[in-house]
Amino acid sequence: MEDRLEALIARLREQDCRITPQRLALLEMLIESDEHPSAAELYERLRARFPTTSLATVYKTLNLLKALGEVTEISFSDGDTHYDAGNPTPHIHLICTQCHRISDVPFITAPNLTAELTAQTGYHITGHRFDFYGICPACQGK
Amino acid sequence: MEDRLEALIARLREQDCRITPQRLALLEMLIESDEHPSAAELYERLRARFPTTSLATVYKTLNLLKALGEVTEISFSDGDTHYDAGNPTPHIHLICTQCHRISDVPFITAPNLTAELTAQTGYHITGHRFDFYGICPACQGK
DNA sequence: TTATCTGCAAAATGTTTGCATGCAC
DNA sequence: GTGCATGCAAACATTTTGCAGATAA
Repeated sequence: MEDRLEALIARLREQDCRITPQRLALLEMLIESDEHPSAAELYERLRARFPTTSLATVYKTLNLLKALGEVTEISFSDGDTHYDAGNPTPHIHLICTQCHRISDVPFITAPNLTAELTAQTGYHITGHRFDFYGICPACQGK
Repeated sequence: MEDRLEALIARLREQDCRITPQRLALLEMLIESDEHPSAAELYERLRARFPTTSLATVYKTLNLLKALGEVTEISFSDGDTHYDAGNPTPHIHLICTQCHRISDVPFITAPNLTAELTAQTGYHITGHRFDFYGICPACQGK
């Protein structure tokens, strides 16, 4: 976790990007939160520490990280774009269609679909995304 | 294919929804096209037959179908929302990150991840979505 | 005939851009 | 000191809403 932060900082420096307090806070929030926050949520939290910060700054940093491949967008059927802190271990998203919570689940069966797909379609496959939709335990009671 | 159209029409009627010429055309376009069009693309094509139609009508119909669970949104990292005509056979999306084409691939290995996930997380799983990203054969030469 | 759908225009929402000032390096 | 980042406001793009007239049932 600490390592991930260090790695991100190094990655930014290597691109001649500056580590401002706002960016550092955003990086920490992205890494620590396992809830895949949206830009608006990140902005809300960031504003607790930097009352004058703006949504534009959040978007600019997110776009920067996206361009570096360090963050992934999860555009999610019901509204805003959420961000996945580039959790480097492969995982599945489990999305509650009621409370909109997104959880990560480590891969249970590592499918070697990739090789099969390449053989079958000729695509050069660079990434993938597995999402499951359902009702989380907490929402099932309601 | 014909059956699917019949089924959709029946479904709409059952909800006291009217089958207008515009809707019928939209349904046909959704079912026939395997390219997962966006609202704007659907509007463009619809306008060829109904020059005075509006984007609002397209959105209203898509939202109706979405609410009925007959159409799925694929919000796709680079721009608009695309629509999947609720192709009833399970399939994988293969998305070219260069030309943005989305292809359907039938499930090769039907993973029974669902049961495993339910056992492990307590979620009541209702759906899923597998997307692979890569470069399609046509774009690899460029 | 009646409730729904259409299509226009306006509004709401989410994201991006331009630019002057401020700050990391 | 230099150049990138911030933060404001304005611009943009996409989607939604309201409503009067049209139309499927």
